[in-house]
Amino acid sequence: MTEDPQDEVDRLIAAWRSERPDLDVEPLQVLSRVSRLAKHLDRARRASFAEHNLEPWEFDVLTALRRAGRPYELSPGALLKATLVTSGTMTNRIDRLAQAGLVRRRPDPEDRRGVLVSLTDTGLARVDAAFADLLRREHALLASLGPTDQRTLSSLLRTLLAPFDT
Amino acid sequence: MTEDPQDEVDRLIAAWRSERPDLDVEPLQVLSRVSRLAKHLDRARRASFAEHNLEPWEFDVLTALRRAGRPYELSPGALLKATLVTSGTMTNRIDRLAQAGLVRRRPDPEDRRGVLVSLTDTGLARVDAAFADLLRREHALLASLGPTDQRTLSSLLRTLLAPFDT
DNA sequence: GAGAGATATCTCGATGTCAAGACAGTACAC
DNA sequence: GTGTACTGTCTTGACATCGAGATATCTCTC
Repeated sequence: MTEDPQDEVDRLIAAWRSERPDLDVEPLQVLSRVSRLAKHLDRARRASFAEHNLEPWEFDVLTALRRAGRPYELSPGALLKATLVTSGTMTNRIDRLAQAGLVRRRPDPEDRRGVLVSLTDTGLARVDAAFADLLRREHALLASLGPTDQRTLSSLLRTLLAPFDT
Repeated sequence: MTEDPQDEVDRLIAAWRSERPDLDVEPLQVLSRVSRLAKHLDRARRASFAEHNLEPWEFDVLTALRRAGRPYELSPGALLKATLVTSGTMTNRIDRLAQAGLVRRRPDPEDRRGVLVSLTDTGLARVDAAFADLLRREHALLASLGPTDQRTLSSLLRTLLAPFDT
């Protein structure tokens, strides 16, 4: 029942078992690791982006535009959905990206409430370089897992993610 | 090679494959799901804590103290390590938790630079209730996975986490 | 036991985010 | 077509965080 702790989460769980033996803390085995891993990934990404003079939030917006394909143009509303931030945040982000010369804003000709945001040539070059670099680093992070393990892992994660995708 | 997209991440990857066929985007299968799942978990936790009138950052600090066991007392420095925030942030958090009556500060009798932070009775009751509730909800989130799958998942995550634990 | 460097905590200014609401424009039912 | 509800974007104010630096105390070496 009680295994030797092998990582921080094992120690965390052991502490809870000792303090709250009445509770079933098994869910932490998975969920606490997911959260901690995400935190570490955020830091690693921040370091990677910094080499291209990009903040994580800038990368987020630029990749959403990049993935859209030519002409690399989306409405702020579409960017909201892609990045899961609020509209106030997105207005602010677009302002600063435009000021940095990475995106451009123009009125939507089809809807006078609307705006369209597109990548500039500079923005396109920056996001392409940063993304290639990021993938290289993330590939290295996964090196400890074989292809089969990676497939198993992504499949299990997909199952957990499903109820949220609505 | 190209499977039908089953979730948001599959669609994301399909978009990248179409735009950047020159890149190996396989790492996203795992790492993008980890990040997205963590984001959803954060939201779910926020909702759970709200029922106990706690913010996520409050829960973070209170659980660190709770796990320490009687007398539920740690230094700000120890809390830093447990929560991975900066010292300025921790000072601010302790200030507000003390004002809310959930923790108490006292000078460290052994080190005059130091301070010791401990749970009040109110703080202890609040964190215990919130934690039990959180576990109940997280248990439900994992219901779609059998015990074997959960063990597989946590073991794979532990492998990925290992290089970060230093 | 004096001095140099390390450690513990706090202060302060800048920043990115959110929530709520303002406002202009659109869509739809009647 | 008119009114009502909805949508898309932006504004504002509050807030939690970080990073850099200030201050006090401790530790270790000589």
